[in-house]
Amino acid sequence: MPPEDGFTWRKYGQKEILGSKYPRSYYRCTHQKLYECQAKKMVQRLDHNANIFEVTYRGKHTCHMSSTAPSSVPPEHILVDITQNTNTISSQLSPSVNLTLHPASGTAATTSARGGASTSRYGGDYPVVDMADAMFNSGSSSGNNSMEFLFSPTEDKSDAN
DNA sequence: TAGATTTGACCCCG
DNA sequence: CGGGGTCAAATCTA
Repeated sequence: MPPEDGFTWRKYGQKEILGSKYPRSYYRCTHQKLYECQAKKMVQRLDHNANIFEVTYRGKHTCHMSSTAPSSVPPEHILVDITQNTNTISSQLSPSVNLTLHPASGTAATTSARGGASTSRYGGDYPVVDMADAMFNSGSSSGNNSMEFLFSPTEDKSDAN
């Protein structure tokens, strides 16, 4: 079970993903379930590192809304290393995601009645609060960032062709 | 009892 | 058609 991020989430689904040995869990804001706060959270355990949780925040929070100016897109991709006592949060901002931002042009129009409310996949602004601060005890005390072993692609940088 | 969680079925997108 | 994501009904716990 991944650490708390400062908000309440209600698990609404769990499916096994191909390519991963562990199922993915889907969470939604415990509040405004089907009203406005369509903030969602996706937790997937790495297959080669069961001690790390890949937390992906989707949508936008419409409940609390603190500071944090919607200037830049906050880290929605987070890696939580539960190997240590302190949670190592590594903001893995995927460049692809940044470009995948769908323009929430006013009339987002719902594509289907099932999809629910409007709003495309990703919103324009991210009124997210300092989740890192909301974390349990953000590994700030000890600078143990041994996340070097995180994401170790099978690419051997020995020689280059 | 109510809210949350679980598991499966259904639906949508690629 | 398949994978991925969501919802809904049943069940459990507080």
